[in-house]
Amino acid sequence: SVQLEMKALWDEFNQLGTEMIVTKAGRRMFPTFQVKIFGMDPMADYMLLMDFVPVDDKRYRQLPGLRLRVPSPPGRYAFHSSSWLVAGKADPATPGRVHYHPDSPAKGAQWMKQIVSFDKLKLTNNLLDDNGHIILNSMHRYQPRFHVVYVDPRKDSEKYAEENFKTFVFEETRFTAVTAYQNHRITQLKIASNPFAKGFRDCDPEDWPRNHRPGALPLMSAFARSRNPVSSPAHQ
Amino acid sequence: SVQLEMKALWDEFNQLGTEMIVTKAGRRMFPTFQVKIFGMDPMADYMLLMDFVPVDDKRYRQLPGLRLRVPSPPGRYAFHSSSWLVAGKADPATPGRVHYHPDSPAKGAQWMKQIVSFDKLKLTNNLLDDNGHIILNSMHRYQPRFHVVYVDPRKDSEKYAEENFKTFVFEETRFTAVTAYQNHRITQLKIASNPFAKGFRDCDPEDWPRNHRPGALPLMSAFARSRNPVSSPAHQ
DNA sequence: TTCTTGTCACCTAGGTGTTAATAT
DNA sequence: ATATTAACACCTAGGTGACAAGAA
Repeated sequence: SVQLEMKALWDEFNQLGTEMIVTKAGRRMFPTFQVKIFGMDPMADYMLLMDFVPVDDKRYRQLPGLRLRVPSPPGRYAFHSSSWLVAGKADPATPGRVHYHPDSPAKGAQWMKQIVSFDKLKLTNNLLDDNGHIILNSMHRYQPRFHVVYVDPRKDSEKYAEENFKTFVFEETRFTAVTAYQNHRITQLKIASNPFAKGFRDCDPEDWPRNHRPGALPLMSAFARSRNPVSSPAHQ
Repeated sequence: SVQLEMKALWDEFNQLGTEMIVTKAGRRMFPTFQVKIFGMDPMADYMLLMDFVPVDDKRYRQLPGLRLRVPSPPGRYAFHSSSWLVAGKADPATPGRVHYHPDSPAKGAQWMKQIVSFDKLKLTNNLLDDNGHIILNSMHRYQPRFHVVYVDPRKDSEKYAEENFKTFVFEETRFTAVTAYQNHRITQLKIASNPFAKGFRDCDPEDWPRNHRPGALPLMSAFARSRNPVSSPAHQ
């Protein structure tokens, strides 16, 4: 079985409608997809991998007209609303790439003794990418999937491919691929929770998350409330 | 068979008497021990590891009296000569630790397809170190060794331990463990060749090594002359 | 108008020798 | 006197969103 790490943070993003930046060079996901794994054979070899499947066959676009223009510090504007409209049918599917965890293959004991982190995984919108990154269509919604493959030592292992394969889906990790953030509250939550975006925080840097009082920052409520975020069981 | 990478640089250091810093927290080696590997079974599993053996049973100390005092930029002094004296018998041996390359175990094909770099290996003088670093005595000389272990799939693999084991020694990688550099020319060569020490260079940063003319900097002659340094065969 | 691209300042994370203070 | 330690400025390497300019 598999538990999603940082579930509270994923939930908070999911509630707003998670967005993930895609760039030509490749961009990491935030939150990072991380799991705890249980019940492997400690001595057996496993491959761990991820892929991304379209949630629907739609293309999205930003709600026109009702856009916000919020100058908070002078020169800073939020141009985007938080609503999505269906813009039509999905663009042609991107190459269905897969990301193997770089430690693969490894023994079950190795995978289980610590959190497995997919922090090397990068998303791109470049259809010609040759860095092995995951290729996605911007303005489309995706569901990350996590797969565990048991490396069957038997000679005719191909015959057992079905039973040596297990897939885990966490619906709270769904997101919309974008080239620039559309929902300003997503931007703010990324800035508040991603250490690499600390330069864009304007609140007291020491105040969060260590000394954060529940309810003080509505954006972070759920995540801040649980200091040891409870993992969630996978769907299926 | 195994080829040492950056052999020309190793030779240059070795000619001056290589020194490696040891610290309580652990310090990387420079140059980094890197090898190219040939002739593995691409489908078989191998473990790669290093250890360090004393070159002799002596303790060294710096030559007293004839010390240099060279003020180059105001306030900068070089207190140390380049000569070593035997100070007596070696201190009690340190725990004989081993460093497994973090990618171990992996297939022969994996190891052979790119340079294998031991850049995660760190040296410490802390006898109580619990970070798994290599523990060495300061002011003692050491010989790095590189070992390849074939992971025998047979049930009684212990019986074949001898033949599944191969050791490679490059004498040009010998060094003296120190807590502070003793030979000022070693310091200068480290500054000139280690990118992380770029802040201490006073020559034109663009001038080396890209546009370096042979013979211009005596310290770097051998390394600078060979842009694609030839690897050296291992002794034994 | 909407979306994408490239550059940038500002971070995290961690590897350098220097230096002054402290052991031994 | 010699050897070790810890704090430090200055790097490498690379992950952020902001922003202005460009493309569709």
